[in-house]
Amino acid sequence: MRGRATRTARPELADRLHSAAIHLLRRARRTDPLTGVSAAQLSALSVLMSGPKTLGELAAAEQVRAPTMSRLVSEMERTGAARKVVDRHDARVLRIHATAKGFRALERGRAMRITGIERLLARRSASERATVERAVTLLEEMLGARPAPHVPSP
Amino acid sequence: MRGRATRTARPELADRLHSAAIHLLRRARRTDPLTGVSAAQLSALSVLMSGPKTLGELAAAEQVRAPTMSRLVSEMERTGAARKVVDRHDARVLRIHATAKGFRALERGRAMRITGIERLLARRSASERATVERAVTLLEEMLGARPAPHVPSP
DNA sequence: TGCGATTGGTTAGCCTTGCTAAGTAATATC
DNA sequence: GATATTACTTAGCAAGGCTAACCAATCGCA
Repeated sequence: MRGRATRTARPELADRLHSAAIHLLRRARRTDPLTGVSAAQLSALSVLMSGPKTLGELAAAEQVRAPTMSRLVSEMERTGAARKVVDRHDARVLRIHATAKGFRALERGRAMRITGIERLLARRSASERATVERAVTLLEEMLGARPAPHVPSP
Repeated sequence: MRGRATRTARPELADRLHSAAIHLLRRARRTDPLTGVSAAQLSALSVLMSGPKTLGELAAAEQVRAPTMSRLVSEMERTGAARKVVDRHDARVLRIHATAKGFRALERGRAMRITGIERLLARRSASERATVERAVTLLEEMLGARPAPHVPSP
């Protein structure tokens, strides 16, 4: 046991980074329930921001299996957050579109999450924010800086 | 729609920080299934690292209701990861102890998560790691730097 | 041309982990 | 000693994961 740190130069940094990420997200998602849309749906909607996706693409983007996404999308269609459109050239393919209503919910949820983090950042000095920004840039590089779901489950 | 950024000085920083945290944790938890213990259990075990807790304390620490924790602990007892001990002075109170087996599972899971992050960090220069460290320190301050569950669900 | 293989989604059914409501047992209070 | 409070458990529900099995459309090629 014991969080000892003997193997590498600064082993505790990874640990602290991990913890900080956890706490940041815990804080951020406190506002999610206010959107009236579930976290999983918000995350799917964020993927649809960049345009319609097939069900399979959406499942892959969300790192979820097809049946899971199928159910999620059906529910979103039921509540009016998304639309299914059958592909003209291949009738097996479904294109999922977010509706205006879906986008509004997403934007609301995202804005609330981001606003909360902004408020935290706003209390720091400009140079401290610059430090955070440099670190974020490094993390983006380290993690492969993909388009990035904006309001996801994790 | 559109990720426009007009309201405050650097609105996008909050957004990028949020995304980076999400991706970091997604990456980190890929190894969790290898522990043989669920993420929720790992998280509860991490709270027990600092000593036995009553069921209520554990539920509060995990931001979960008592029934949820009750069920989780019963399952952990069944699999030998934890023990329930009735308080000597108040027979209503249960003290939950992690077992050696539980600690080992936790340590394994935590080590895998942290090792993955360490590997990412190891590819950066010392000065880049220093930047990340400064940012993490700031985040810890911003977020209230509590003891911090080590291998939690988020 | 037509039939088997592949691909994209759905259905069915299970599991885990949240929740609330309601119950039980122990303790505290008046 | 009756009543209230506290700590936990049980029961039952929902969301969101999963796999296995299925259907329907399309592809490929003999």
